[in-house]
Amino acid sequence: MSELLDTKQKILDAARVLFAAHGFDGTSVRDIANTAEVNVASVNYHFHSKEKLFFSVIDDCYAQSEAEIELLASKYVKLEELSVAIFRYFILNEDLVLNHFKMLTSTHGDLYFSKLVGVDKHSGPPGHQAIVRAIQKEVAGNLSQEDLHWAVTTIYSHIGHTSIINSCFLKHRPEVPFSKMEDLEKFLRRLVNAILIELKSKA
Amino acid sequence: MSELLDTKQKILDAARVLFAAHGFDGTSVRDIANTAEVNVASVNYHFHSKEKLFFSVIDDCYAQSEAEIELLASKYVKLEELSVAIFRYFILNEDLVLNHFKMLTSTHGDLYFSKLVGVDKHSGPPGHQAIVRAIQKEVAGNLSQEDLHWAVTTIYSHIGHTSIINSCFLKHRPEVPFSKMEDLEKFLRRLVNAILIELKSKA
DNA sequence: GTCTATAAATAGATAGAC
DNA sequence: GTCTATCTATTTATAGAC
Repeated sequence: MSELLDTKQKILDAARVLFAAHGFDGTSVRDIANTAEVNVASVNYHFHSKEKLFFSVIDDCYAQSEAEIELLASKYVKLEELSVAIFRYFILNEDLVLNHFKMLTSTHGDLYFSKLVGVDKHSGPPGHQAIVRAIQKEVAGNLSQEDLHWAVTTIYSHIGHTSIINSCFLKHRPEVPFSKMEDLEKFLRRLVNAILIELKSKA
Repeated sequence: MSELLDTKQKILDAARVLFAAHGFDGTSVRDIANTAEVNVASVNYHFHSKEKLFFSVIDDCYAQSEAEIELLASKYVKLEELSVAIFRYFILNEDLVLNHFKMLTSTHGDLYFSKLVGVDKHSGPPGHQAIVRAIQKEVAGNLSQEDLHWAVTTIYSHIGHTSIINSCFLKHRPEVPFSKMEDLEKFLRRLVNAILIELKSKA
């Protein structure tokens, strides 16, 4: 690997961690360069500006997670197991979720987020489509667009929200009741099954 | 009202909006002073530091929302209606939710968040206890601590997450399917009922 | 309590040597 | 492509007059 790619990747790796931990405005280019053990000037040389580096980080996270979650999806047929697998993936790759979420909640983040989630294609964030397919496979009867949308956004919201709460809070507070990973997973499974029962009762 | 309280409150009001929109690091004391139409130096005079102002904003939001949600809770007995009422409150007071959430996802935010949600007292964030009471009232049979915790965290997570997504994204993207408030409320009602059915089936 | 002025530190970005 | 040095702007915080 050339030195060019090496430096670029070191910057991307350091930036992903620091942006996730301290946000865009809370992270300086100097922090990133120091963590990446590269020269300060190389950041702007390779990424032109701090903002473009941030977007590169998001793109990097998105491309990586989309590929990895599609791989996950191919291994699970049951919605319950797929949901837990995606949840575990989010927990193990918390930088990814936190960066996406902090970008969304930052100024004008919704503009960039629109591009990411592919509103026009209705493809949604990473893992979204895999959950859609699993629901359609599991519930034999006719599902309206509304049924499907309700189920997938409810499950996906729960996975995303719980990942964030765990990464930022629960994992530092083991004394909170039902905050262990096994409890969080059990609760997710319970929600998935409650939703499946509701869908099947209508079909 | 004295000039002192007037200035303090003007600063708190401006800071709440700006911190929610741009985050702690993305907001300067000068921005706040300009928006509040007060002198720059008065911010540190009244709040000692930017960080202490931030915590004051959070305390302010918390105290206000806790009182107002308790008032809401006294007006609704049905869990479904209470949940929708809390959701609407969060939508109408988005600064509050966004500030709490950004604080949580900021560096060391979990320390302060612990204080807010009252881990020791297990009281949870604003509206949490009201939902607990509504569930207990609605489901006649014996509910274990686990049943109750699952139901309340699932409902509350959904309300919180949907509020954030709506404030930051959906309300700017009306073309996204099922993103209108009436759809979001319908989906919330459907989740609440699915959870109640699950709880009653076990009781 | 409010103001101006300023201290002291840090930010993003770039010029120019190598 | 990498480095040092630096420019310009902005930040938080405070000192001191009123």
